[in-house]
Amino acid sequence: MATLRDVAREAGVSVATASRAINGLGNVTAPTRAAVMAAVKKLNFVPHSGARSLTRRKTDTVGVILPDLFGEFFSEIIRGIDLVAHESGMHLLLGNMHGSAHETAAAIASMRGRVDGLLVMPPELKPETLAGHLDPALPTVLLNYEASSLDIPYVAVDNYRGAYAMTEALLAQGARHVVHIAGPKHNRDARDRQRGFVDAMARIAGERSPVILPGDFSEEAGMEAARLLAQGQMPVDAVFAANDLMAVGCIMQLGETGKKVPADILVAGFDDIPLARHVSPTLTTMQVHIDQLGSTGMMMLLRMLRGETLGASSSTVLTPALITRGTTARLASALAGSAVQP
Amino acid sequence: MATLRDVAREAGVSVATASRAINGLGNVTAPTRAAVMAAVKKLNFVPHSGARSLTRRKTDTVGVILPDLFGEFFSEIIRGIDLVAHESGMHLLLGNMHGSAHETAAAIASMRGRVDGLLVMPPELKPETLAGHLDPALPTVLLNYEASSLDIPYVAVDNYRGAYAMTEALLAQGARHVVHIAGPKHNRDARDRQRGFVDAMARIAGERSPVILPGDFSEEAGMEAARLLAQGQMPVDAVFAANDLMAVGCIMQLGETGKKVPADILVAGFDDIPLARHVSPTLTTMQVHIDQLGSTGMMMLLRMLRGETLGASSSTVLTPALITRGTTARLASALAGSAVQP
DNA sequence: TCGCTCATGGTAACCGGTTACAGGGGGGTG
DNA sequence: CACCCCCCTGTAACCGGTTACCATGAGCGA
Repeated sequence: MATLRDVAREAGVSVATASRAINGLGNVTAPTRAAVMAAVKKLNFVPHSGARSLTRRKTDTVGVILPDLFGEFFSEIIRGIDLVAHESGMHLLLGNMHGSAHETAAAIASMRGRVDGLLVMPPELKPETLAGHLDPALPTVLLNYEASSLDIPYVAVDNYRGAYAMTEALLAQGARHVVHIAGPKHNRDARDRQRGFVDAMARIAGERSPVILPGDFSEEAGMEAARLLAQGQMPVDAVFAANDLMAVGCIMQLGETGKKVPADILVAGFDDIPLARHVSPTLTTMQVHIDQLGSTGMMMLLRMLRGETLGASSSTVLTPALITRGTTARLASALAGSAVQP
Repeated sequence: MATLRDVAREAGVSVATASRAINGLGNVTAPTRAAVMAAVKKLNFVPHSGARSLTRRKTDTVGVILPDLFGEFFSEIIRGIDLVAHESGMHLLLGNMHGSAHETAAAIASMRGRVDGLLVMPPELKPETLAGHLDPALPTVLLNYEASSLDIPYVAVDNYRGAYAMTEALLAQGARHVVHIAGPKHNRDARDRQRGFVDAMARIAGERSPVILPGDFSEEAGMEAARLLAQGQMPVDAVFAANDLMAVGCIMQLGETGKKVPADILVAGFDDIPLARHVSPTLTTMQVHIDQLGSTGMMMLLRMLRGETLGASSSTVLTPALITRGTTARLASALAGSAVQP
């Protein structure tokens, strides 16, 4: 592998000149630059970025630490991040905490010297724990995690209001007994969504202790919830799942047990993953624009890398929008009966 | 940010001793080691990986270069790669060629010095072009790209046989006029699938010039194809799309125009993306185990990093399996008529 | 008690670029 | 014609960690 020294020798100049020519620093004459460039071509030279990052103190890379790499939610986030990163010539280093808090620390630590900044999505971590692991000197933006107490900028989704709005919409459709399928116990998104649901039920329907089934954001959890409902022990005419994947699982399992969506029971999700438009009936959900979560976060990080100091006050909160589709389309289903139901 | 010298000073030893203690090289007494470790803790020292990779000549990172980051196909690949990489403590550096050959070169070049090896998926590139951009000294595994001529190991899917088998299955279901929706013109997967289709049609149905509609692997392309079919100019009783996304688009659009799947027309895809089980009717497809594509490739790359020399002869070819689901379930649809159709 | 061996720790060079500073040559001007 | 200045180029130190090689001292046998 050719080094800068090799190029310099080949071009008959010093390493300093070669470096300057390659980086276009101006104080190099045209013929000299041409000679260097010719040598670069000939030797197929590519600067060693490890060495470069040592002196420049930047790596042109940002670390992305996600709780998992499963499903469309994360692939959409990464796509959003990549879109912005690519425009600025930044690379993406993927870190995966595989759900454990211990791994999170390791993932963050292992990024030192590799990245200029960090995008972290730590849904299961307590702010104090997180603060202990983050390096204050490393520009960081949190995804989907409101952390005003830490004074770290974040991009969050207003889960509470989204869940409140969705519950309100279900009740407006005439539902009386709305059941919530919750997300993981320690997941902050899940908890905010649950709070929104509980508050809406209390304030609008006067229901002080609505039914909440356990879940973990997986499709299987949605199916499990549907099985519980099928036993018919509790009155229910609408299901609000804390995310789309569980809603999808629930719909499929309800179909197995003969309950018709939306004729017998309404179903709604949260996130608007691409899949939501493809299930049958199509899924009513809160649209989050997941890719925007990533792209917005990346843009904020870029600003920090350019020298701006951003604190928690610079954070962005995305408000999800209600998308009404087939699973809550009472009217349409009444007309169509049990016949064709796209 | 603390450096090794700081740690050494704090612990009252030399940098060499500090380094040895941290890396557990043995020739350090227990008390010395303890002192160093205490200093590490106190100063919150984390080795600078850029500097480390300079001398060690390894980065513990592998580069992953994909044509795009869109859709479940790629998220599944990344998941498969991450699974294996994580076990070996490897990091993933994402590169995106955004479809263009020029970007591909840039992506590969920019990885130098950043990674120990490369996983590349270049569906649109000619072998010669690819060879010109790859560094022979950098261990590389190709994904979904058979390149025996370059003597680079690859993990590929037997697209030809898969397409042949699918066409055969459609014909066995009684279809006479099978139409193929092709993938991008220069995409090798797409071309192999098309060849498999054409050969099967010729050999089994004696059809020498089957209808082939243009496509580009996008959902929209599938819808467009369905619109063409709806005009009714050509006889058609089955559609074989070159990938699942187009098949899904086709099904949705066929629904709009009143054609019933599978009663009026059979539909099949290729890839078995997660979505395939969720559309209605569920999609018949060739199962590729996309994640295995990634994990197998990563395992091969790890072997190369451990010093083994792998050539094209060490490649793996995954044979896709036929998964029969709702979109080709003639019998079931005949029984159920236009009623409930899960 | 002396000399030898061996374990342990220190010094300094090196990985491959970047860049502060010094030096040298050419052109313009008094 | 001499001097100055500016611009280009070169030398060398440095980024932070690793490691070859050397020095030192302890431990052991004779």
